[in-house]
Amino acid sequence: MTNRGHIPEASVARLPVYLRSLAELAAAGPTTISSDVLAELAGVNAAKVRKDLSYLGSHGTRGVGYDVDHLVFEISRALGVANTWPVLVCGIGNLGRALANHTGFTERGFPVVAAIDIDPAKIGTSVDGVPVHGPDRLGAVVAEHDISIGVIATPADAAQETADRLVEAGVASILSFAPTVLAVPDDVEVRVVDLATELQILGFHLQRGLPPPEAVAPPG
Amino acid sequence: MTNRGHIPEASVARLPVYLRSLAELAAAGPTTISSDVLAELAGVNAAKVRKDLSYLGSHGTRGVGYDVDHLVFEISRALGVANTWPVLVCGIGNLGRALANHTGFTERGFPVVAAIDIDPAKIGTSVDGVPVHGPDRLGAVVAEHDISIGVIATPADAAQETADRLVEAGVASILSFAPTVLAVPDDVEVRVVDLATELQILGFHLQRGLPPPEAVAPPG
DNA sequence: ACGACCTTGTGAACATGTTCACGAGACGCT
DNA sequence: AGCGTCTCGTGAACATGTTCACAAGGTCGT
Repeated sequence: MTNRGHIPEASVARLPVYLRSLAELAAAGPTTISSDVLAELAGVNAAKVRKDLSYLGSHGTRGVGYDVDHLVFEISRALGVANTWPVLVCGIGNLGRALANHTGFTERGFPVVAAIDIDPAKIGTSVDGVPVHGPDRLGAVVAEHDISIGVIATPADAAQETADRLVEAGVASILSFAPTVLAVPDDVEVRVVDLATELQILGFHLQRGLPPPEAVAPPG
Repeated sequence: MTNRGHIPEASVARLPVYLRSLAELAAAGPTTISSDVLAELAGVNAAKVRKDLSYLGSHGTRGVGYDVDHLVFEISRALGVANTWPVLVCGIGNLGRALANHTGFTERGFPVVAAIDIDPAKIGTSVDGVPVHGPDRLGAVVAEHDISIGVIATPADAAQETADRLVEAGVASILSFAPTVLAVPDDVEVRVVDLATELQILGFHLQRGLPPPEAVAPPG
């Protein structure tokens, strides 16, 4: 057994993919799965699957493979899927609305329980069942729902201010779609998803002759 | 000078961030910038900035820093920003609409010139000025606009089929928001942005005590 | 012209991540 | 039981990415 309790970032980023693959597989019925097959489903190679799973301390059985149910259990536990993390979406533009509406989040334990916007016309209304509050209520909403994940879907120029408010309210994790670098304290984790940057990376590889390296975003 | 012509993936992923930082800076006026300052703006450390820029063969001047205009020029050229890459959005749900509407893409050389949807009620209409076509016209639209980047914003179960059609039409790069692994030929680059996975990674770090490692998605 | 002071560019150390290759254990058939 | 076959788990080799630390080369004031 290796260094228990520590899972490399790169592996953590793949665990959700394995979990999803196993969930899809469950319908098909097999009770056991080999690293080869799981690798195929997850779009990685078998060695990586085995290494990643070994970090969980999870035991497959040699000559057979991994028990699907047990594996789902182990990965779920590692990821803390049992927990439910309520999410606050800041900025109800097109993207914010898309996020509020997205049912997949709730299914995976990340219900969007409230939203924030500065537009007086939106404050007090509901978007797909998600109540929209004014920025002044951010702290109260976070406290009320015990929110630890904030999503920033505001324009870039409002992103830092929004992040500041989230941090002040005690939010520990931020997922930002704003094309800006956010300054936050060290104990707050920020993940940035910048669509224009993604396109520019594609553009870079297009411009050169292909082929690009094997690349699937986003690593950790 | 190092191995010309090859830029590490990790660096490529940061170049757009530098470019954006420099663009914001341009308004403020300084004609020169040090790796320290740029590092601050881009949210990375100075050594990384210098290494990254050294791959461009770009020459700053010691004791002074980099000429802002020249740097913008060099990075732009490396990224191929001069080119315009028309984008086709597949799936006009909430997310697709948000993408079609997003003005930032056009500004950065990635105009959304057309969209595809299966809903007969949408086909033939325009969404924020972007014409919506039926799936049968995908090939024709790609040819007509000489599209090499396709964005998949369909439900997960339609993603693979959409990808197949894009590939068949000759699209070389795909940005997918569908939570699925896509099978494509080796010469097609796929980048996957999976929002639920991003949240699960945040959830993982929340579940353990913080702090998380310095993490900004998405690496290459 | 000189010296004090900057900041780049880069080799080298280090850290992280990926792949290989194979021993160890488990199953099933004869 | 013994043998062949399968697949995990993992050390070790390799690849990629990050950080350090410092010499080289430039600017500026005097």
